[in-house]
Amino acid sequence: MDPAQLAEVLSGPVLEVAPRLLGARLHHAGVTLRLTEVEAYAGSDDPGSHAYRGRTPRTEVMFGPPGRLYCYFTYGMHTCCNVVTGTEGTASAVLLRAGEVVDGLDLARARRPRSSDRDLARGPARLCSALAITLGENGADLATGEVRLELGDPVTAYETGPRVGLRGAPERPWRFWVPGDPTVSAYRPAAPLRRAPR
DNA sequence: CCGCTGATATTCT
DNA sequence: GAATATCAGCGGG
Repeated sequence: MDPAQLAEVLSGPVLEVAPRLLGARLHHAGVTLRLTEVEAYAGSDDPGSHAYRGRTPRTEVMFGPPGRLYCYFTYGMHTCCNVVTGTEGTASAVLLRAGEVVDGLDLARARRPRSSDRDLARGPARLCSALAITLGENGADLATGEVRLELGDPVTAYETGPRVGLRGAPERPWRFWVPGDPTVSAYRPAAPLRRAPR
């Protein structure tokens, strides 16, 4: 995808960019993913964001220009990754929570030998594991670097619900996913399920 | 399918 | 020192 066009889309408001990433292709180290679930983080206005308390060595990349990868290490053993969005200085980003492996299936299976195909990239840390994304990829340029992002046509429909695993701001429905897709992570229920009307 | 629990080290207070 | 944008393995239904 044209680097200028990618930067143009990613520089928009994070709540518009996040659903735009659904259906996009993420490519690294021989595996390609179709993204099915993401979460928006809005920087300094957002208690749930790593950048809420300002600039630190870890969050430096979030404050930089859009179109780069923000990777972080958590729970003592897992790496997760985000797409940095918005204008430089805003520290907004979109966490990549899940996807479907559409190419490089054998490689992804080798990296996650105990997972079913459905679970290969179902969850933010699993996603990085399947794609072999580590802290070494922090700051990578998604238009021209080894980790590449290619936007597709916007999905025709998506659903939203509360973000997963947060203490600070669980009330914001900033998680976006492709309705009915089996690769969407189900660690915590999405929106409270409404009983079908009788 | 569901819920519970231990593992583990970086990050910031 | 405490908390953590998680996951795999286990046991029960």
